[in-house]
Amino acid sequence: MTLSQTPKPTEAELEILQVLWQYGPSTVRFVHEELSKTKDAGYTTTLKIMQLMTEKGMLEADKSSRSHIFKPLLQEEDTQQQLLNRFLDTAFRGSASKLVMQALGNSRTSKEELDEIRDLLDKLEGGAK
Amino acid sequence: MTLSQTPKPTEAELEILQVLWQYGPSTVRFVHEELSKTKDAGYTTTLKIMQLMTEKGMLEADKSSRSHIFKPLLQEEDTQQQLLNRFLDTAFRGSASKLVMQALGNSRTSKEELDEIRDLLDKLEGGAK
DNA sequence: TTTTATTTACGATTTTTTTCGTAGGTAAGG
DNA sequence: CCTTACCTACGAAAAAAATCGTAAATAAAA
Repeated sequence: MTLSQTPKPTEAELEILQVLWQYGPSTVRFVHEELSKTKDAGYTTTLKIMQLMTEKGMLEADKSSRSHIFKPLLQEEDTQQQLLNRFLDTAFRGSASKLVMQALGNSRTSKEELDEIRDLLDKLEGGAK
Repeated sequence: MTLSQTPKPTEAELEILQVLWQYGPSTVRFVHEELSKTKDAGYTTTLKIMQLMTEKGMLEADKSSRSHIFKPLLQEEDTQQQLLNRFLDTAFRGSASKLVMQALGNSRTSKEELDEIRDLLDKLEGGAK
């Protein structure tokens, strides 16, 4: 079986992916503890979703030890790109600059990060000119 | 009844809001025609969702003429900001710069827009320095 | 070894979102 | 007037997502 062309993780699935991307392959227990910090749902709920994700090919389960260890099969950046594209369309009617302006205007972004973005702008304008 | 503190339009609702934001108060018919360009669902489906949105306080219906005219009660930019914040957290773990980089890197953004962003950067760095 | 704790398996339910069919009313065209 | 077209109301159902309870297996603790 191959990967679906546009995997569309749900919100709950995405939360789980975030934990796995951040900490690497983990047990249900660990993921659940992490999630518990910000939301409250039962252990079996987390388990269930992770099992479904495994069926869908989003995760892979190493079952060699009793507590299975799940690792994400989706690349963080690919997935983010997918989500971003969709989000851009549905929320900003495709206007990347509008999104960027709001993202920057709102959040506290460090000088380093801003510089990084400026570099990117230079590259983009250089190439597109 | 007051507005929910964080209105969370669903995907279908957002599509409708986009049309209303873009064209102003409209009939179901018009909205539905617009949506039909990119997706296919029945007329009554659109109607139903717009009615639900009205109940939820997202839209207001002018029923004086036979074809009701719906206008959005949510501000486009406020809503976008809300959505963006949520999206930033769930998809980019809160890193605005990462999001911005991916948004710009990927999409074709015009020179004018890039300049606009650069101006914003100047303002931000100027103030934060 | 017995008890307790932890884990997965499984099934079912609940909740949310989306979709549609049908009925009843109103206008418009002939 | 009669027929056709279009509109909303309403209820229901289908689809998608999230939640949970319980049982069975396994490990750990006592």
